[in-house]
Amino acid sequence: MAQNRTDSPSRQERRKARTRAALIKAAQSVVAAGRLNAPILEITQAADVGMGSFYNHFDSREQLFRAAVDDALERHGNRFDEWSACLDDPAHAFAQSFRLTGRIHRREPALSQVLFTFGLAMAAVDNGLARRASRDIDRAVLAGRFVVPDTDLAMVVVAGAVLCLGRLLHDQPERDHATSTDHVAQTVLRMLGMPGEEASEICQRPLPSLDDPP
Amino acid sequence: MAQNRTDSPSRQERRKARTRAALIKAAQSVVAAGRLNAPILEITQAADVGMGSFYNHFDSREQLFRAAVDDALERHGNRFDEWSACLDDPAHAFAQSFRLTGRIHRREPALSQVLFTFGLAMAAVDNGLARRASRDIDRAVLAGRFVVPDTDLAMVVVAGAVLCLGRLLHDQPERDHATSTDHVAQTVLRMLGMPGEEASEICQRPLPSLDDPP
DNA sequence: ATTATCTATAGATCTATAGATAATGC
DNA sequence: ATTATCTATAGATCTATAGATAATGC
Repeated sequence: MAQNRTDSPSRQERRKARTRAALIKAAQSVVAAGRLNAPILEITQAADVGMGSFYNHFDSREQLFRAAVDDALERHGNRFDEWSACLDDPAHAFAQSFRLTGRIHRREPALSQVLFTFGLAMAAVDNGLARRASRDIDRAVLAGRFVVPDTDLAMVVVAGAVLCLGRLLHDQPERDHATSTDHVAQTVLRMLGMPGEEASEICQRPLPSLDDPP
Repeated sequence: MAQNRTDSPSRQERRKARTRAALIKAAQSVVAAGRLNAPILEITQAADVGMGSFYNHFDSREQLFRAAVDDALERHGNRFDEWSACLDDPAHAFAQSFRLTGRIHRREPALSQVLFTFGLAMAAVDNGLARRASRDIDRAVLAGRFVVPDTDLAMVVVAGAVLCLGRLLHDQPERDHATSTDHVAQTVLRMLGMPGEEASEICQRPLPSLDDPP
């Protein structure tokens, strides 16, 4: 009857969290495979979890998928933040995250697939990736690096470019993804009010390796 | 046994075409309503067509949906073409179509919904709308109005902007859609290499009314 | 004693087709 | 005679839950 007196989660809570995480991870694979109609049983089997457990955590497949996509975006937004933590210039941080996102389309096709399966949900500013991009833009405006009259409208083009670039790289596997991404990044920076030469230079700076833990 | 000797479709062919068109129209409503899992029976009932007829025309719901989306995009691409038929400047034609697309998100929510339900499929250049946009860009480059090193990469940003703008207008119904659309259009024109002042001017020109048949 | 998980399944739902009917062609 | 459509349904599939089992808390 008495509650756990410590703040740390109990063994039972940890077990519950593990089941939930397994479901989310399995759902990410399923979404990445484009199997949006996969039976719940298939997902729970992939998660190595009993069918009944699903309903302990989610009411519907749709709800699970949303949680799975949010988790993926949050996780990767976080990764970008760590990579740019040491950068003073918010414009540089923005450009670096944009360029890394383009490279991830090739490097991690599963995440890429999740992105554009639920693509336009991402265009809303209430997900981990778009929220961080908005934040970087606002910071760069404050620092006098960008000139943007309306952040939401700028995000329209930024998010659109991220999504459609992913689509293009997917459709044209022979295309050089680094060059293409940097080209689009440069275009986007100019659109955000940065002079062309500076945009070009900032998109040629070395990037952290995707292999290194940030 | 003998084939119909005239080129005009026979009564039978016309009947078949009517059934197909009814299915496509019903599918567009269903897609617009976001009911991507709607049972086939529901679609055939909306089309006022027997369940069995569905299989005379399509193998699966997915196939019907694709045909429905293609039809919607082709139909509207065509509408834009007629509107800009009398314009000499391809840059003006491009800008006008872009601005009208933004207005259509408000004016015809069903089409808008179709667009971003199948949004990223649209980013591929093999649909009626994107194909026309590419064509206009190429023409404007030839006419010396745009400066675009890579049409496909430019289309990445254009298509992304169209989609995500639709999303934004949907999420923020209080936002003025004409002003927002024209602002994004201007940004896109600058990105396509047009000087800022000219881009601004071209986005202030009067538009044909959506009510007039083009 | 309580909570989370598991297994097994009733009942709902849907797809795809068989066979009947109606329209067209000649 | 041929082709398209319709109605009705067998069989496949899936969801959501009931009831049993296992793990944790005290």
